[in-house]
Amino acid sequence: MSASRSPVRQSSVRAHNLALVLQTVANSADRPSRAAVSAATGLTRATVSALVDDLIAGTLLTELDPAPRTGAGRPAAGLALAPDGPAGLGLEINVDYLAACVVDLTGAVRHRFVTRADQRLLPPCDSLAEVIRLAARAQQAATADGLVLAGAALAVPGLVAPGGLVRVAPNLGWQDVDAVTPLTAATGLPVTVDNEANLAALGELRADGAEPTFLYVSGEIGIGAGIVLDGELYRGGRGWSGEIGHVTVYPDGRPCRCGANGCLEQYAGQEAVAADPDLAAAALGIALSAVVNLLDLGVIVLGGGYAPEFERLRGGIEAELRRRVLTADLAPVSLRAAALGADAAMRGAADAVIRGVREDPAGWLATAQAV
Amino acid sequence: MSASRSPVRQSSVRAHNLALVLQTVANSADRPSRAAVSAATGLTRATVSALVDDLIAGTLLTELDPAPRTGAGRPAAGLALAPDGPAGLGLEINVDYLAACVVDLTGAVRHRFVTRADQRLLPPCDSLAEVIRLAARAQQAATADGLVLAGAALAVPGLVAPGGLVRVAPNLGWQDVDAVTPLTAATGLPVTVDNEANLAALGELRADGAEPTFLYVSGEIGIGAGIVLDGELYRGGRGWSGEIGHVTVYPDGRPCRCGANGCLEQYAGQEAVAADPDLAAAALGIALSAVVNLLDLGVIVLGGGYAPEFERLRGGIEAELRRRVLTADLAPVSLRAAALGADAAMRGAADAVIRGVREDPAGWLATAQAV
DNA sequence: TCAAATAATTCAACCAATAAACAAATCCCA
DNA sequence: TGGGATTTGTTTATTGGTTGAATTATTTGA
Repeated sequence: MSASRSPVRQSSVRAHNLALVLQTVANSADRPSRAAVSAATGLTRATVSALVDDLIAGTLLTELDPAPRTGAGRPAAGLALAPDGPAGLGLEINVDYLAACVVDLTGAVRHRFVTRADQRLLPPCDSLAEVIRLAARAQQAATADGLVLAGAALAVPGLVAPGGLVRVAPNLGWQDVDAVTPLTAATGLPVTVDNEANLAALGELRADGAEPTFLYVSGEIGIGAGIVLDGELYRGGRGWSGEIGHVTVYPDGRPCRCGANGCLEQYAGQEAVAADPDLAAAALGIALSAVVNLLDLGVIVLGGGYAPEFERLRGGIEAELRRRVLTADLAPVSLRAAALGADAAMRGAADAVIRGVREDPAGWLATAQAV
Repeated sequence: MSASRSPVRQSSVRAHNLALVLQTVANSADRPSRAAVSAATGLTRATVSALVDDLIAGTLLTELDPAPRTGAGRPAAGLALAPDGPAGLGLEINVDYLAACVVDLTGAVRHRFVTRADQRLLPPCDSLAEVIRLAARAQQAATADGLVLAGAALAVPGLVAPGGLVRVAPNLGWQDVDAVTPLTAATGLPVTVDNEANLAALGELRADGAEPTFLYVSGEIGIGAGIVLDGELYRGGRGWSGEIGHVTVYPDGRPCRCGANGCLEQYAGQEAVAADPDLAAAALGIALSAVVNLLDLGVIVLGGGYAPEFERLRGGIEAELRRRVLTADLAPVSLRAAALGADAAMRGAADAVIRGVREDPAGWLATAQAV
């Protein structure tokens, strides 16, 4: 079942190994030689050489000066991700700002545009028109740098259906908004739309020293979560996972706008945190304990509005985790503030595009050659 | 990242395609011909023929009379899983019984042995000795049928570490018990140990008409859950997922033996269900709403002690789900009783062994040939 | 009885990885 | 200063596995 339901031919072998080599270079701290990649992957030096040639021809890798020498022998040629390779366009529509950025293959933010403006009173088409303007500026800046964009991704604070339709974005006042069509038309790029917390979690995954399995919690007006399992975003059966804001904390507690009582959002939303940080921490601790009991996650990252309040919340959350997580004494749960700030979702969106290229370089090489 | 971190050679292609062909035959309602498998998988008829030859030689597939004819042309040879192929030995140690069963490659239960006896007062080695006796009887019965056992799996109601060590099984009174070593020594088979709810979920996955993504909840003295995502058991970062029994339902509620207050177990454990089914249903509904909000699972299966009480619990659970699941009106959550009864965990254990063979037939062929 | 149709096998060609030999470039030591 | 040791990277023949086309096998229907 786990095995993909499709046949494998020789070309799939090459596709897989291209990805393997690219990822190995990407995850290396230094600039590995072909021989080092060969040792790390288990592929022959000859094979690695052939694969690297393809990747260099497709501007996914570049050769650099060798890493500092060690002993005898012919000096190595250092490999690294190409800064002039395919880049990603990250977009975000949020309650009080719009943003766009260009991130290159190495993960460096090359351009960044932000417009602060309350989107709650605007119709969706106005917000979209403005984000399209930002996207156009970003595209110009990218082409001025000689960068080719591989695609665009848009982060939205709401429930997004698999096709990219925004079903509900309560804090924007959106309902069943199709953002994919206008953005594709305007940018000429393949466009995906995703939940803000999901993309922020992906952004966090790429930050330095990030663990492969963690829960990212974003505390804004609403509360969202991105579940990352083994380096992979878990989207749920229908793409609507991570709605931690409506996990019940106090069954007969405060009424929530969703119709239920005692949702986390009522005790740990932005207003609630400002009003009573201790109450917020306790409520968060109860909800997060449920997550850890269910999913056995060892790391929880607090982002969005929680990041600046992290030190004030930490103690209260950890107390509840110690009390309520069954395996707390077998395996500790660590809590940390998000490494990326407010840009997390936008960065994550751009990273998602880059990720696509990194995970399927063969596909990119094919499309790049076709043009 | 998702891409496995290992190189792919041509032999991996064959391994993958062998698995693909085997799974395709296994999942077919009828008895597909080589040509039908070719059409279903996208592999060439020539390739499928070669692969099928290998699978037949390894007694994983057999040729049968063709399925009912349709039109003109040479009649097909029907393919099916071999009933005399490798079988799995499923074992279970539970609070008030021990069990063993032999399941063949087709999923049929060939033999079944159960001993009713309270294990709570016995030291672990006594329970293990008795389950080893059952295992020996099952092995004899299997060899009498001409079956070769591919391995054994043991279901235990407790937390199991990745290596197979039972860290804690509160209702058995076990702590840090190594069941793998004595079982391997006694049976001469590769042995795995796993949580009872996890294995029961796997058993349920194999039942007719099962969905690929669901939550299995087992209500015994404790409450465990198995999370199945896309046909795959989710074990969590450290193998301890699914501890739904200690999800907080009423933060200041009844004290639990784990030290926390208001755990689900105190409101929906076996005793609580008997005492007040409505309270149990409400508590279950609250906890399950949290699961659905977090993981977006569309199907919940109630097993163990919940199965016979299903109709009495259903209404109360569904009411809470409707109220507390954010996406309840976008996508319904369906609730059903487990298809397998008390045998679920034992069957799931045997299935887990079979599953290993089905997912990696190349590995099995290699070991079978070596012998 | 022969043509059409469908199933399965055979065989040459191709593609990708491997293993081993070879070429290139540096260090180290006499 | 020069030769061996050492490591990197490339070249070449070989192997394994799938493909595609042709071939053989077996039935239905005109």
